[in-house]
Amino acid sequence: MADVRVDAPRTARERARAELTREIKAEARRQLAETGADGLSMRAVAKALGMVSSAVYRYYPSRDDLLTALIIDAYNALGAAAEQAIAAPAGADMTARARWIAACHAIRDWARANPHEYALIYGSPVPGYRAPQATVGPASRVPLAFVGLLVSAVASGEFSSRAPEVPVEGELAAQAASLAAAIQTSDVPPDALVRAVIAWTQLFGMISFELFGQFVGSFDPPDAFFAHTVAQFATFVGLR
Amino acid sequence: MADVRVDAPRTARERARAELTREIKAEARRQLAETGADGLSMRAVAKALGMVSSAVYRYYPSRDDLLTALIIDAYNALGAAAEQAIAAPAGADMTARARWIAACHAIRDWARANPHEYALIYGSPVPGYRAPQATVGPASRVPLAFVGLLVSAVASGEFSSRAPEVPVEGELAAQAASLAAAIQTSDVPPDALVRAVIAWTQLFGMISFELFGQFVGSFDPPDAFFAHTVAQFATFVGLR
DNA sequence: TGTACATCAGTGAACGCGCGTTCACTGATGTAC
DNA sequence: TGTACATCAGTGAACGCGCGTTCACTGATGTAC
Repeated sequence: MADVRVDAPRTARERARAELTREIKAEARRQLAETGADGLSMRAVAKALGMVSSAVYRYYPSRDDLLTALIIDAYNALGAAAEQAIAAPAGADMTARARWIAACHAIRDWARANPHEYALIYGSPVPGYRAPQATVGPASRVPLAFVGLLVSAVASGEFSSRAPEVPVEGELAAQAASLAAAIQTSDVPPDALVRAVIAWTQLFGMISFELFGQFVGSFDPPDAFFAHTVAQFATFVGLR
Repeated sequence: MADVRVDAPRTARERARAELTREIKAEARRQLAETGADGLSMRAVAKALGMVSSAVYRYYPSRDDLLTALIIDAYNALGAAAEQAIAAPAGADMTARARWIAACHAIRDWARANPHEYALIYGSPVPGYRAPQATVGPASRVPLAFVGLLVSAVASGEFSSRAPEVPVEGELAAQAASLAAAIQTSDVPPDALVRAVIAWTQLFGMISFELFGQFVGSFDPPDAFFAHTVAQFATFVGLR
């Protein structure tokens, strides 16, 4: 107890525990991908891993805990995809606008590749499940990545203020100001922040419509529509 | 068989059947509202109505049929809410812009009042359920109501074309043209149709974010944000 | 290095639950003559 | 109007399933002396 605890496991037992914890989660993710959140069961996960069902409870004390782990992973995977697109490959001299657009495509691509994980975090809430605080951080990676991009665009002169077509005032202006304060982005004008949130809701609305089948009969497949819209919103938020 | 069949039930048996069919659906809707789509079970519905569980099968041959009926009702209820807002009360001399905005608010209000029904139609698809053709018509009432409003705005001179910030061309232009043909709206320019679809996806994205809890920490409550955004998009689609 | 005790992973059985759906049946309602 | 037969609503029992979670247990791994 006098020692400083290291993250890396040392004893065989600790190693085995870490490994099985990972394997259980991986198997759960596999089942989630196949059958969706309702198809995920502790018993099925145990069976697939050749364990007896009660053994899983040594690793995840309840189904909700396992679900929480999957939700956090999904938010992190999506957040990482967005961040990576925004960071851009080293040496690639991309404009802020191009990186915004790339991030939107990266998010869509991830969602299409992992539809059940996407549904888990952006679809209807799992009945009876209450998201714990631990999901809040990972959930905000995507919006924060976009905000970070805006901040850097302001710094590099790639951002231009737009005359608001509908003024941001009253309660909304107050919320925008306090949001700006909360995420410490005094450089980005409040009404650009509002525009960014609009773009954010549009992006996920569009992706959900695609994945959940609402485009049938209109822009289907929505590739061209998606590309167009994402470019349109890059302009809308103020990226030339 | 020589008679023309009337819709109204005549014999006592037919009357009773129609009534019970309604009651089963109503009870199912009640359970849906309380516990969501997964909480809905044939046995529970039967129990609540004082019947034995197998009796329900005389009215809905499977759980999926019952779900389908609820989905169709939900689309119709939402569609009716939108249409009513767009029609505007008789004598109220509302502009097309005002009616667009009113429809958006009506849709949001319905969604907030019926969150589980909203989730049923706009949330993640129910696992294992495949929506039959019969849902397509009701599902298109909302988008068609918006299109109808645009058509009438063009006719009354309340619509103004906007210079496209990002040009609509190639595959997207082709899809827009064939969509315009399919819904017979040659008066509305294709790129306005694209804008309308953008507004449509944004609207539902925003509502889903509100209901599914994604606004926590930003614009929460999102009333001011919603009102602002809806006005912004009325302008965006070309309604002065 | 060797022994005694404590920790913990995995077992197997069980509890108690609810579900969708089928089926042979009874009794009431409707129809044809 | 009255009788004979056909239709159909509702019953009750059953099939077969999977689920989350608990618990007393065994045997292996780790730790302190």
